[in-house]
Amino acid sequence: MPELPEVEFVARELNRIVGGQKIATAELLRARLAPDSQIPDFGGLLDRAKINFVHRRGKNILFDLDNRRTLLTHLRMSGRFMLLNGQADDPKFTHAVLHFVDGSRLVFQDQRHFGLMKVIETARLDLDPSIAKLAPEPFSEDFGPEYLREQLARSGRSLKEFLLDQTKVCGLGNIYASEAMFRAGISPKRKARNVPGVRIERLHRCIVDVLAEALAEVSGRTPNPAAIGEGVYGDGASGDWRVYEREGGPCRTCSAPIRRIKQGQRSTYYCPKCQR
DNA sequence: ACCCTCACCTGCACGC
DNA sequence: TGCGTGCAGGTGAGGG
Repeated sequence: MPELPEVEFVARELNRIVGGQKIATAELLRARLAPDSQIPDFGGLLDRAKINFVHRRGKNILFDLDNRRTLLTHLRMSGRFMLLNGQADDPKFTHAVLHFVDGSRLVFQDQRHFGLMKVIETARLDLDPSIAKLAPEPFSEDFGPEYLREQLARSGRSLKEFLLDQTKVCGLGNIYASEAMFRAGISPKRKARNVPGVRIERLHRCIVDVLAEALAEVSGRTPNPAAIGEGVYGDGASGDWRVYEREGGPCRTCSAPIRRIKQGQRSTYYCPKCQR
């Protein structure tokens, strides 16, 4: 489910809550969660390791371990972590569990089975395909207007599909892509390479601002250690979007009805008057 | 190098 | 009530 702001928040929460914890044993309950790993391997790669810290790259959550390995996880659409104590049962759709030496455990739960886990040699982390192909971090110097200009020029796809491509711009998902295009006043149907040069700086700023504001908003919510990420995407109603999921509603700028269209099999929301 | 389609799952809201 | 349809905050494989 989550996009970069939510993933960043979850990674911070995990770092706060399980950073420094030592794994006693790791259980893989659904083999396809970690397709590169045999089930017995999974425990072997993680058992007795201490979690140094938790961070993220793109939408990947990375558990840096003291055995020279990193546990990479991707929540995809419905993955979530929960920290449980001894007595509670594992929830439905639990696919992996890290049992800590203090008796608590971190559960990975995923209703739609899209999530992924992978154990990687930390020294080779940046070479892993899921990391290596990612665009620069949107809050970094490397993601500047000039970078965006070069990438836009090379793409004949619609701007919306371009923004969802994590190898071009990383961190946006279906919500914040629509929100960023609305703020920038650019039609989602416009071809990426046809975004006028004079509007690229604004588009760049809108992407960064949308993500930064969402991160600030998400970070202000009360953390729930029993369901890390709960409240982040548990109560979607808290999202105060300008266009996302507002089909037919009045544009907050010009009152024209917000439209929904399909692009690349996914919904895009936009204002046909404000976005050209 | 790029772009398109399909695939992976479950559950929920909706209309008949 | 039940059944069909479409929808959901993501990506990767495999083809052109």
